[in-house]
Amino acid sequence: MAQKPSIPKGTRDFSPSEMVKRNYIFDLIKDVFRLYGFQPIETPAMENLSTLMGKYGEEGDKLLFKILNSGDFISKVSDEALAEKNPNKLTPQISEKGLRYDLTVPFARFVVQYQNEITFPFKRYQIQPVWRADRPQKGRYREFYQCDVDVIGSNSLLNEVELVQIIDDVFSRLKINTVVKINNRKILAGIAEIVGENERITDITVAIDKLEKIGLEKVNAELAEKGVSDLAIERLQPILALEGSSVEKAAQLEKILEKSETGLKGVGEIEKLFSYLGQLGLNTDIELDLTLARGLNYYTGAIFEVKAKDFEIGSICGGGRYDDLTGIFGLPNVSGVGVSFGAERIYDILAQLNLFPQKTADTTKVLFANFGEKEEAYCLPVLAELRKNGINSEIFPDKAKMQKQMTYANKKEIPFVVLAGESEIQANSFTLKNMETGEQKSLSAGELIKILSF
RNA sequence: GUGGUUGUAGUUCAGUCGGUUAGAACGUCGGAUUGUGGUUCCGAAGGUCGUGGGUUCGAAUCCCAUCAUCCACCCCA
Repeated sequence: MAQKPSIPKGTRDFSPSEMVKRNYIFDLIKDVFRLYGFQPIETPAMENLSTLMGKYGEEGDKLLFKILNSGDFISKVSDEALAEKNPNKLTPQISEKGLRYDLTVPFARFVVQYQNEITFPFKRYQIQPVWRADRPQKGRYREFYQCDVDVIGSNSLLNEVELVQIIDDVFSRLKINTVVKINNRKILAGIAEIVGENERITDITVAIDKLEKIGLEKVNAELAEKGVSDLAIERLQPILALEGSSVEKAAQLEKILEKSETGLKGVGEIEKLFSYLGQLGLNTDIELDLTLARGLNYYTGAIFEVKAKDFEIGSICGGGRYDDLTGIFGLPNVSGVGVSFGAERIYDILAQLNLFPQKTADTTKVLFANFGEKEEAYCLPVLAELRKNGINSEIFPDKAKMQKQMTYANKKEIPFVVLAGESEIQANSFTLKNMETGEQKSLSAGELIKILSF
């Protein structure tokens, strides 16, 4: 036998039955996005490396898939660069394109590029695959889809409110119990300021992000290891120990952060957001979580993360406000906010919890059995008529044994089979068989179409 | 990038102490049944035991390397 074919690490094929389920998720999410006035865009799978590099931190740059230049790319490389074997120097000479790492940065590029054609605020959604050269593991792939919604060109907190409503709407429809965790980068910045470690905001947030997972002691150890002073760690303790409802936490923070202008601004934003959301009667729980940091370093305001309550899989949706993402591309002072739904993890949850709907409109409703040439000709006009009426139908393409044709219908879960052979042609009729009950009826072409239209 | 796990038929897995011709179930195909399926019965096809090297009279089995895989960490959806 020839060598067994395979696909690259961390990628997957999707079978017809998987696609039906995936489309259920995508369609549902799109429906909600449109409901709030968002419009679709698409961008290319590959971007110029200059667009991508440096936007996701050092770690992110390493995880970018880079595309080799075409043609005789190696002869153009200088001998020193080759001899040095330094990837940072060599890579720019042999690769100038990369696969997109997320949808937000390409979106920022899009906005800057078409700024004169776009009407702001610009509300767009985008559902496309992204690629990361990460080691795959559970719930983690090298190619996966993101479903992004962003609104750019508006500072209003109303956008944050709407995004939480969208999250609530999507997961209510999917029947997944979730909790939306909300924090604000300005609060985190304020904390770093109060504690006296302004410079170390990233180290501090990354460390406290792990609080729930590794515990207070290890977080403190990691902070010390990163070079945060003992005094700062000590000052941090009361903040990490904050308890109570989201509103109560915010009130306490107001006091703690009273000397930090940024921090107070963040608290103010949080209070307003929670007050609006409180009036909306959401199905989803929302809570202020000070340990929520989120890795991507372009966030500047609110940050969101959604976790499933009944399933351990990490976050299934996340996002936040970024005040200056387009600045790097030459369009400063444009604020945006958005969230991204992780379709693959949502799929895993729905599959495990058996929450996919049983019936879908995607599959074939009726199969015409094939008895031979004369019978084919007899069936074709009716088949065409059924399709005109929007009924998914097909005819078995070969004159095969009944058993094979029936098995085909079973495997594809086709609920009806039409039998039309010699005797039906004589009687100018069709036999409709219900594959679930086994019941058979003799019908005229008109009756057949009428019955199947339901 | 770091640590570990597992690689045997299309799939899930057996395979004893290293022993001669590597098994099962499911799936596939054919037949019982030339116009009636899901159940049943019979039969068949399907293998470089991940790959390369080593030890041995003899390796799916032991050793080394390599590739792949899954899991955890870093990070993240």
